[in-house]
Amino acid sequence: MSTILTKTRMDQITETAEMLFQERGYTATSMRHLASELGIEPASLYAHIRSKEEILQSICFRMADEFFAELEAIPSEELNDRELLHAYIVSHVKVIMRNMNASAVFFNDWKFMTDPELSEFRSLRRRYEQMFYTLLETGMQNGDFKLIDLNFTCKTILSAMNLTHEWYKGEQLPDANQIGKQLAELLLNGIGGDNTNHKK
Amino acid sequence: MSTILTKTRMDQITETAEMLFQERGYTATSMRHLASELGIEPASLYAHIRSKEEILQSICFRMADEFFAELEAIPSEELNDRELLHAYIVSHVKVIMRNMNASAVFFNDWKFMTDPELSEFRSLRRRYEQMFYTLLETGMQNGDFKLIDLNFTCKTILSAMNLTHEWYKGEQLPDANQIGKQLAELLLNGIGGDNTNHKK
DNA sequence: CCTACCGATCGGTAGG
DNA sequence: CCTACCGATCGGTAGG
Repeated sequence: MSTILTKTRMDQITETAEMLFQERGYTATSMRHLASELGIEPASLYAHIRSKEEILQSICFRMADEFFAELEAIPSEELNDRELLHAYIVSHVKVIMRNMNASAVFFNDWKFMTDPELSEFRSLRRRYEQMFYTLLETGMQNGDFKLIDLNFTCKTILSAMNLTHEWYKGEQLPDANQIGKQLAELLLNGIGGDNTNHKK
Repeated sequence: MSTILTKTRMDQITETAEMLFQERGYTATSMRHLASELGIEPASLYAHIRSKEEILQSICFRMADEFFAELEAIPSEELNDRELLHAYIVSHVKVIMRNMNASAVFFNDWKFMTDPELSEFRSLRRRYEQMFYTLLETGMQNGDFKLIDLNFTCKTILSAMNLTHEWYKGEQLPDANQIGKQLAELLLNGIGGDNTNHKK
């Protein structure tokens, strides 16, 4: 009898695929390689999945779900814009850090999906990034953030967050909360010490 | 008679490969696809190159050369650490922006090289990133930068820079100098306006 | 979950 | 730069 703590074969397939995909990329990972890692014959995989792409889809959309869920769990009413951006960043990094392998697939291999899933994925991502965009816009309007290029700022924040999964490859799992906090602090206040700009 | 302005077939192969690799990735791009884009037969490619991987190598190592050359052209003696970091960032972004396609290959597909080139590449990259690391270390010691986690700060700066090539895909070529300056400004001083942290 | 096998495509070579 | 072709590997199916 299986409990919720028992990993189904399906879970094992997804988990192993996440590991192989992040290592060699989706296209360079063969079903034979995946099967051999699981100790079964390649054809046996198709008793559990319909296609290679279906694995990719399930990884990408599960990650998308987690990103949204984490943002939506933030008590936005209680926070000002600076605190809110801080919380956004911490939440986002938390999702990445507890899904190191899947994150790499999510960011690098989503483009190998085909329509209609590809279009749906793009639309989800746009919607998610829009939430950062909107927060920054509001914050700039009421003076919580500097009035700088909105689009540029949003892209910088997302880029800084979205490569964190590459920082700790092979190292022991870092404290996601701490990384999120450091990142938020750096992006909000910068790394410059004084502004005196003294020459050498 | 060919002048330095004439593109050799070799140049065309590399340039077309850069375009296809950035679009679909190295492993998902076939030699047949590359040949057809050039209007020749797949086998004809091998009159100019030895292997598919050789194309990848030439792209990655040319990019590495450009990154080093641009950093080394900075008049370091005349600048304080904040100005120097500013110059590092502008130079780095400049190289990415004038090599949009090759940059994508450089950052995403380098891992498909094999030894000995793979090891050599890793070592070059480590050496390059070390220059940022050293600059930050010096700057923290003499008070130009805040005393924050060195490794973390360095990774954040590199991440923010290294995804810029994805920001303007398909759009008209942006002003590299301006992007570099904006990025340096944001990383040095942050996006926070005041620090009063007033509640809503 | 296995054996047996499919057509398609891969990077690359021989020989001109 | 072409024609002709190689062995290897690909994702996936049939049938049990």
